[in-house]
Amino acid sequence: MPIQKLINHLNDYLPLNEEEIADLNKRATVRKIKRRQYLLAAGEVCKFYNFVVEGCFKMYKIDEAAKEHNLMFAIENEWITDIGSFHSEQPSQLYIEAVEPAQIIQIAKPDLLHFYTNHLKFNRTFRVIIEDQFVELQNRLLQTISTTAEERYFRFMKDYPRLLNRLSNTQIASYIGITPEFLSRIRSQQASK
Amino acid sequence: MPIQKLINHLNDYLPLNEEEIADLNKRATVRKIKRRQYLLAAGEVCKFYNFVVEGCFKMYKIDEAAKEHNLMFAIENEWITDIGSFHSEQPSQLYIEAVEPAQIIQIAKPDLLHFYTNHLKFNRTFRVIIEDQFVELQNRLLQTISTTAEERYFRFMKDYPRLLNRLSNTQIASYIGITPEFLSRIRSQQASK
DNA sequence: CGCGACGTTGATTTGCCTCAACGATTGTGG
DNA sequence: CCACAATCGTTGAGGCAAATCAACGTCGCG
Repeated sequence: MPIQKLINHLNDYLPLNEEEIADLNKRATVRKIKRRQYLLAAGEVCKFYNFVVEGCFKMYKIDEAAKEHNLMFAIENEWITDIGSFHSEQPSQLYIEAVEPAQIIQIAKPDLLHFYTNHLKFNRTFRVIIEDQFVELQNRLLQTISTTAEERYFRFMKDYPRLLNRLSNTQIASYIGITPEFLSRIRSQQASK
Repeated sequence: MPIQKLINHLNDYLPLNEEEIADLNKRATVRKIKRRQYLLAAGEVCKFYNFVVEGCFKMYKIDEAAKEHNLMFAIENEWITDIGSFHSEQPSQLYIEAVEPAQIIQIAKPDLLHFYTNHLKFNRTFRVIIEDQFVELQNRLLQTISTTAEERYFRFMKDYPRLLNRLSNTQIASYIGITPEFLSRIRSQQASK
């Protein structure tokens, strides 16, 4: 049962009671997503918090030169949402796209607000979840402004081994902020050692 | 009264009641900080949430080549803390330093946990505060991996005009991820138009 | 007043990008 | 299930944005 994965995930932070679980069952929607299907496209308002039950997603921007810039990936038991657009209700500049066939659970904004207001516990859980994401993002920014492409690639392999075989090199290159060609050069040069 | 600035700040999110205000008075510490004084140095564990009442701070890393990389600035009514070190209680790799003489309010970890546990409202307020910071950071990362130095400088001037006259160009250069020399070139070239 | 940080400018170097071409994979529609 | 198209990874040549190193004038602070 997919929703059980979400309940387990939330229980890891603060155990839910009967009522909260019942409410979650009522207000969370399970969806199947095909490879290359979008959860969000630039220009739309992001209306859901998305919890990945199975599969892999990327969130990215497309710039004026039609280049893709990956902001994050999300796999099983992770959340992926354009929080800025979700809260401001302004059009997003981002895409969220399935890299693999996937299953997700969506919580719409009115429902999430319901949880925040009526079950204060959710504030604490989601505060902790976003704090962790914040720290990760901060480390990544630090890395991006202070290290070379080669080092960022090594760190990516070290920090996210579980992603390596699920993503193309092009997607990884976009995530660490370089071109696929240059990543290829880093790899071939590294292999020759 | 400095603590009133903190109360006003929190009231902007969710109004506090008498008891919460009393608790805050008991558990928040006001400190005066000199220019160039540290709130945190690399190697230490970050033990406080710091709220800026007056003045300006920077948080940065120093790399192996002894170069400074600015992660963020904080001025009046903003928070500055190494959240990663604060929560993990592991040594930080960051410095937090006063750019101007300042006054701050510190909340130690046991006290913050007290608020989170006994006044659930605080979870909601701090969730929102960090969500906003998260969005800002995400936009900055996106910019960093997708635009030129010149554009980042323009955006910095546009987004943070209130910081421009309070920071040296060297500090701004470090924030947008370029050398002071190159920022100087951008500026002189721009002036010649 | 003197020292150290800051901003500027020049010359040179380099990390990474661009464009182009080609073979190898992948996935998809008939 | 195969064939063809589309995407992906690799390599080469050339170019550019930004870094490095060095020198020098200026300013603000102690």
